[in-house]
Amino acid sequence: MRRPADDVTPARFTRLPSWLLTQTAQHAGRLVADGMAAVDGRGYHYRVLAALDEFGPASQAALGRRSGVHLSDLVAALNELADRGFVERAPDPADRRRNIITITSAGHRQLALLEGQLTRVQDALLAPLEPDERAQLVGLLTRVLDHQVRGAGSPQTPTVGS
Amino acid sequence: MRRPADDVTPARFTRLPSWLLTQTAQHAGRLVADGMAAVDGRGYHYRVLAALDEFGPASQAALGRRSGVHLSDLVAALNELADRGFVERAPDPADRRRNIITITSAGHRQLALLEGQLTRVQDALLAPLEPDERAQLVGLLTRVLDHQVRGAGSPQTPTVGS
DNA sequence: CTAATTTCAGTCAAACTGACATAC
DNA sequence: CGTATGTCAGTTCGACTGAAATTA
Repeated sequence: MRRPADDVTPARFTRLPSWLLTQTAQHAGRLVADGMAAVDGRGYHYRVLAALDEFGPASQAALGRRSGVHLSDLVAALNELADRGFVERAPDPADRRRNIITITSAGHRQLALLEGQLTRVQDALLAPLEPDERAQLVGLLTRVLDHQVRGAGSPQTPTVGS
Repeated sequence: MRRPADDVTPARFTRLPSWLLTQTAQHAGRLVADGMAAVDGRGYHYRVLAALDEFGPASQAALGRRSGVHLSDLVAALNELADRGFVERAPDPADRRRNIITITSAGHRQLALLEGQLTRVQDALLAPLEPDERAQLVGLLTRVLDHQVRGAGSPQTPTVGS
């Protein structure tokens, strides 16, 4: 009793850009998570360490904005990174509300490891595409994302009550 | 005290295909969820109803395989859909373990609504792209996804013939 | 007073795991 | 017996919300 192959995917899905996007992103996410885990890391470790490396020491608030990691989650992420000696938390003498986060040299080494894993993952992910096609994909995604970010900012906060 | 713009995104991220993918997918997911919610629906409602419409009545197991919805979640999804009169659950006389799920006419109407919302969402999502570029994006994503699914699929493609 | 920073507790959606009873 | 089915409880992961305490 097998009518269709039964593990087929309805054609309606596979033509929906939103579906293709979320599916490929899911695979990508798994690959990234696996790659990071292989060097005892997580995706947001890379984001935090890279932001520190690129912009220098920062308060948690600034770091959250730059790395795209939510402040609430950043607290936990920094705990993990500090436990492993990859970052250091020091109070800001100029503003006692703030912690100043600094990447250590061990953190730089770990960042290099994570970055290496990431390039490997990109290659596995885009294996079926030629170099120029990969550039095309990046270009298209960039334009879509830019448009979303600009357009969908927070134009009006509807104000409901409060 | 603001050194860089502080809401900048490190260039390292924006050039990573995996990052671009997950970011755009996140926006896409939000748009889809909002569009579905506007007609009192959810993303998986569409997936289930579409699979039923495309392949006809099915057991929950088959439906889960076809719609990509996990069996555990499918139970809850079908409860919601049945509560709203969009599907009907009837015991299979030939195999008493099974329920046969059928889409109702109200379900067809809801499916049309969801589909309409979905096309609108695709358009909002891909607004910055020309028609041929949208086709390009779909083509590239399809190839990436196909490769992932074939290659990284569960090593066993079940056999489970019957 | 308002505003920013850090922290914690909790929500939410989606994908997934494990166990179980029933029926094949 | 082993396997498929439907169900339920619970976990994980990411992004997010809300509130509290501290300090500007």
